[in-house]
Amino acid sequence: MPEFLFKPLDAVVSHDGIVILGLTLEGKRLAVLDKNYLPYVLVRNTSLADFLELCKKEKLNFAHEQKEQDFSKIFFKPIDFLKVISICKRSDLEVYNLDIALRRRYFIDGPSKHLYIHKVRGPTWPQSNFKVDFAVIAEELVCLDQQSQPKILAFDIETASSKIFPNSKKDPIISIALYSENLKLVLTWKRFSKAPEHVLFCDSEAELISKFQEIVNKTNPDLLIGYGSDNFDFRYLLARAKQYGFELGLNWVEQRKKQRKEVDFIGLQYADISHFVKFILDLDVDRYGLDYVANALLGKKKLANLSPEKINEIWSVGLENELGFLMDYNLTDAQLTYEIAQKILPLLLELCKLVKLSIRNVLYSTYGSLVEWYIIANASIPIPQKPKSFLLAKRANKTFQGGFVVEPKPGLYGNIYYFDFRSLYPSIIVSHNISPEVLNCSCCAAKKANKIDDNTWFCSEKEGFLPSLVKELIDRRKRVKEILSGVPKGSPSYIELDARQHALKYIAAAIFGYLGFFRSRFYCFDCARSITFLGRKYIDMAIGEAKKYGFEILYGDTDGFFAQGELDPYAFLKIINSVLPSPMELELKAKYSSGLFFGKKGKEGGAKKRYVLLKENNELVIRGLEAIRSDWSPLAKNAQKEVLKKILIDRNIQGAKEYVQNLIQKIKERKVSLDDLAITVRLTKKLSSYAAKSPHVVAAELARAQKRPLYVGSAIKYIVVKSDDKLKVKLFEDASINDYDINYYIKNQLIRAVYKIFELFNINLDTLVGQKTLGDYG
DNA sequence: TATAGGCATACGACCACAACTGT
DNA sequence: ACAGTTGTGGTCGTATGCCT
Repeated sequence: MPEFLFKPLDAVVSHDGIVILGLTLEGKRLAVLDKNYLPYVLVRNTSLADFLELCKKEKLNFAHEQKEQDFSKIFFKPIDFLKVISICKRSDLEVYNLDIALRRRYFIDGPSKHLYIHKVRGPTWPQSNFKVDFAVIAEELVCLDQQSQPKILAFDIETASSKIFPNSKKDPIISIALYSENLKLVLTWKRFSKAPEHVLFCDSEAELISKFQEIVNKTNPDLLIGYGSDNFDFRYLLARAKQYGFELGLNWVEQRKKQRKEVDFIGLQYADISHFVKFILDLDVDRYGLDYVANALLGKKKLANLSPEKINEIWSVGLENELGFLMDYNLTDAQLTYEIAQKILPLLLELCKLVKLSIRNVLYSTYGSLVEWYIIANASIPIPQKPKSFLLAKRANKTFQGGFVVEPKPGLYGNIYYFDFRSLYPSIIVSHNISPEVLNCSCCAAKKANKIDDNTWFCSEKEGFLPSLVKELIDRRKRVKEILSGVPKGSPSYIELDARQHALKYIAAAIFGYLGFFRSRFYCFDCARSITFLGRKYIDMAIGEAKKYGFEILYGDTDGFFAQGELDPYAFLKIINSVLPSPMELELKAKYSSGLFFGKKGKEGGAKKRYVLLKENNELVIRGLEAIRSDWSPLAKNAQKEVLKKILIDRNIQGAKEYVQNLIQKIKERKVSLDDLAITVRLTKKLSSYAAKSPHVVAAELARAQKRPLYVGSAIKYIVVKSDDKLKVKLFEDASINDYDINYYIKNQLIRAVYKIFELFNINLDTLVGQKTLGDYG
């Protein structure tokens, strides 16, 4: 009887049961039929009769039934489960554990786990539906306690372009680069001499596309990736293949029933890694292009910045050294994609294990869905259905009060302590037992020991599922960090453990937001409201105690505050921590030698969420100011940083003033670079749904007129140009140094970024620009 | 196919009103 | 004298990206 060691990649529903699609350790494709797995739903006993009636009417047979307290657990064959989902979704019956795709669910309550090696034994399965090397019917299926590192294949394409941007109806694919640990290859179809050794020539574009398909199918990677490939590379590949009358044969089945909008294959695991980079990683980049992200994550750059026009020129002119360069350029992009994937892989794998989703699924997740799947995979509670539209409408307009922010008094301060609560909201969830199913419990109605207000309390007898999950996240993270402290930095196990503690932290921190998220399965308005209420209570208490102790409070926001005073911070912490409920804890996070807080523009009072601190090692910490906002010109941002440095570190106010003076002169003489003047703003919705035509929308319209690709999330880069009245813009690519509006860049960028700083020292910048009052900059 | 709310800031949209223009 | 346009100054709403 055949026996295989394999890693599962995917699961699909067949008539006879769930089929796991996976790869043997030798990289051969394997289909495993699991006849034993039966998915179930939980039906509340009050709904049971109606549910069974519905099943009867639809001729649905369930396999068996188990009683579980208030619920009945009813098992179905996988092939029938799809029908169960569709009929239940239309009814208002209380059915739980229902709308969870079997493809995902099998890896949560089934016998298989992603990333782990499995052993299967059983007779050969004579079937013809799957394009696999082996197929077995599982008699014995075990998940071994052994992981394997996924093999990743990255790809990238280059195209010609007749206009400013390639058109998949006309412009051919020039080349396709493939990059993995064992494969570095560029396919192209125009022969030239002295080609780099990794170039493989094809006879035509059609052959190029088939060759790509052939290599992917022969290589059998655990994961095929691209960067931005959903929006471009794959869309283009599919369109070009269609032009030649064939479809890319990457599925492990003959034909997919319905072609979804996103690129998704059966068997082959494919993902565009740019989603994960955007939504999960907290990167400090102005734009999410490959070059920006590679620079931030790897400290590496693309080989060059070739415009579509330039690529087109190289391809049509066809000089051998230029074509060779183009091939290298293509390969570098695939390589960067591969290396970014390797860089994020440790975190990715840890998240996969925590939420029990495939790598592909995690790569397309947001924080909301990670939390959702973490709860589904780890809490043994009935899983509610996704909220229906009437519920969404009801939730959408409801908001609750958030964190508390202390208004600062503008000025320069020295010797500053920063105290904050460690994981404030998660620790509140645990210490106050915040969980939907124990909200306003009948058992505590009389005593209301854990009371938020007259109508809101949480059970003080029985622990809720949420606190238990969060407690486990906090405890596990604590243990991981303890082990981590004894592991050499940079070693493989350090990287793995560090990724694990980050994954645990991210999930714990996102749980609060998910409770108040209107599309959440576990939405609980009173839970979210109670958490922020308690948060305000505790920060208020901590600030009060700090004042009583003798500190002066400079500023505070949500879970921490800045305090000034020649006092022992640790003695203070001891006092306050002795009265906080476990696991809540106030910590001394940092000490700063000085700090600046600013006034509001055109209004009385201090500006919240905007300040600058100087660490004891002379490093500047800037929060909220223009210098760290991506929608300001580098000119203004750099000037602001420079002025802050001169004032806080060099203590040279006069020097700062002269610096601004010189810069004004340079702007007037057009001796600044165009890059420094570019303003970058993102589109947050479709161009047509904007009510106001702000400058970046006008710029985006210019880009659209040139047929440049625009998406929700695209960063628009523009320059403000001379105009008599209204603000006028040009796309960065179309502007030259003589276009820019000198007045705008002096008054609306440079001066606006720095005058608040000088104002703190009673310095008027009027003389520098020859204006009468500062009011002119308002 | 948004984890939450709080906040500063910029600039367009809009409105009231004065001044101006052409018939 | 009158209707319609243009300019001005203020308020309000829209939009972005930051903070915790």
